Amino acid sequence: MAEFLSPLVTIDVVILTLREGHLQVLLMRRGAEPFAGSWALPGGYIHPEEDADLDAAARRVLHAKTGVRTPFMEQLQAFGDGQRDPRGWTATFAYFALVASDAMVLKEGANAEEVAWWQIKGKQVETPLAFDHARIVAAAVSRLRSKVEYTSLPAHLLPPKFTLPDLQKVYEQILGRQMDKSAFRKRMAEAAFLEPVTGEKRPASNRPAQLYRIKRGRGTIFFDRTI
Amino acid sequence: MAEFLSPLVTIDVVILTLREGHLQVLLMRRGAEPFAGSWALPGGYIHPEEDADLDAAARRVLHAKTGVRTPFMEQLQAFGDGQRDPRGWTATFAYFALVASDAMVLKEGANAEEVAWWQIKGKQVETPLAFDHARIVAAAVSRLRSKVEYTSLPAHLLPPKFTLPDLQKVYEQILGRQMDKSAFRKRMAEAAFLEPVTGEKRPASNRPAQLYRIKRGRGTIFFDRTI
DNA sequence: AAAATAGTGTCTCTGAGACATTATGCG
DNA sequence: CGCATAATGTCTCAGAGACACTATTTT
Repeated sequence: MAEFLSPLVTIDVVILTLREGHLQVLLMRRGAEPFAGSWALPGGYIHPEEDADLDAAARRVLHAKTGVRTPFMEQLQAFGDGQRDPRGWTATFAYFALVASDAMVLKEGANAEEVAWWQIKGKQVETPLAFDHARIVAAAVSRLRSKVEYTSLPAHLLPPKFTLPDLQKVYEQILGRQMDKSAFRKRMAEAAFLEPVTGEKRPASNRPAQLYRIKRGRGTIFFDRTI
Repeated sequence: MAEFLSPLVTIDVVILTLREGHLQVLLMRRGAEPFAGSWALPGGYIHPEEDADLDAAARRVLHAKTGVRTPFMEQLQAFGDGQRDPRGWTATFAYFALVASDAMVLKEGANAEEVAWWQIKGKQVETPLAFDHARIVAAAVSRLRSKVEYTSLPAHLLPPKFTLPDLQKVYEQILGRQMDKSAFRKRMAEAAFLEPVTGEKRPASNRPAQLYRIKRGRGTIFFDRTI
């Protein structure tokens, strides 16, 4: 078999959060060519010495940009072709992360010129993105919307402790429709991925809601039925 | 940012079929080091001149090994780390294909020493595989089993024209449980991804079943509920 | 007509969704 | 006590599954 030059490969991470009731994605302004000055997904090269595997490389990128270490992250999809980068045939391992927006207030303020949250409108952001990053963002949003229907994934958009009404609002915001409280709570109860944080309640001028957290060791839960 | 050597990347395809009532995977015996003599997934390098994108590269690999051009294929997952290949940090774009076993009788006979179907037991094959290919096969089988529960995917394991009883048998074989005929047919009808091939019936010594084919332009259909 | 399998109809009972009611905190 | 929201209970109706029945071909 003939030898072929291996294409240049990178890691890119679509970091999504919910801020002010809207889905937002973390973007960085590029300093170097190609696409200098354009907004792009945080990403970089694999560091073979440092990164045990692809997931570790993505975690390193996430931590470098957000300071967050253990949010929800999974491989989204690989994208590779001869057009996405003017330098030639390249490929990227795209990852998909969900973070609680208040978990990273500091980082954002520190470098506001270069890193920013952009609101998702539909499946896009209202600025042209470098490379094929618009397509990658769209794929991530599709994945989120689809998985929200039948998984516990939105819990990762909230801080470690949250109430069931909080969680329901997240589902409603992402799906864009109201849900029945009773049915929602039944579904969460039978999915059994939450545990009450006893003794702690959220202060309010009305009946306070029970706080919950995700049970340790629980990955994303798949519901039997759509939510 | 420092420059890093891009890791070596390859394409590997998990080609699954149903033969003699068992799920089987196409493997090749490696001629070259590393792992010379071991069984491995069909795969290869990206050919930047030839392959428009990753999917095209995977399709080229599939066609080269099976002679089949348009089966079901989708990206499975990327795998990359410093251990899977003794030569160093490498990554592979793993694809996942389903073919009708009778669509490729010729190819198999032509080179029986080097290419063979191996039966899947559990999620494995009963021989050690090169690289981390055992893990990739397991991931493909998991994906198939999970998607079978709520998609039209098993239809791609059958020849272009097939009957509903045929299709039900495929679901039953993969899931390992019997299904109710009436419920199954209702589900297929409402999913609306099949169309009858009028005038053609399968000969038998009893009432012949209606032949169907997958409607053109239909990708994989996701059912509202699990099957 | 018998055999064998394809294909459809019916009945029941679960469980999801809509809605109502009760609970619990604060002022 | 009134208000606001949390949390739970109740009722109804659709639909999934179990099973029975009818249809269509060959021998």
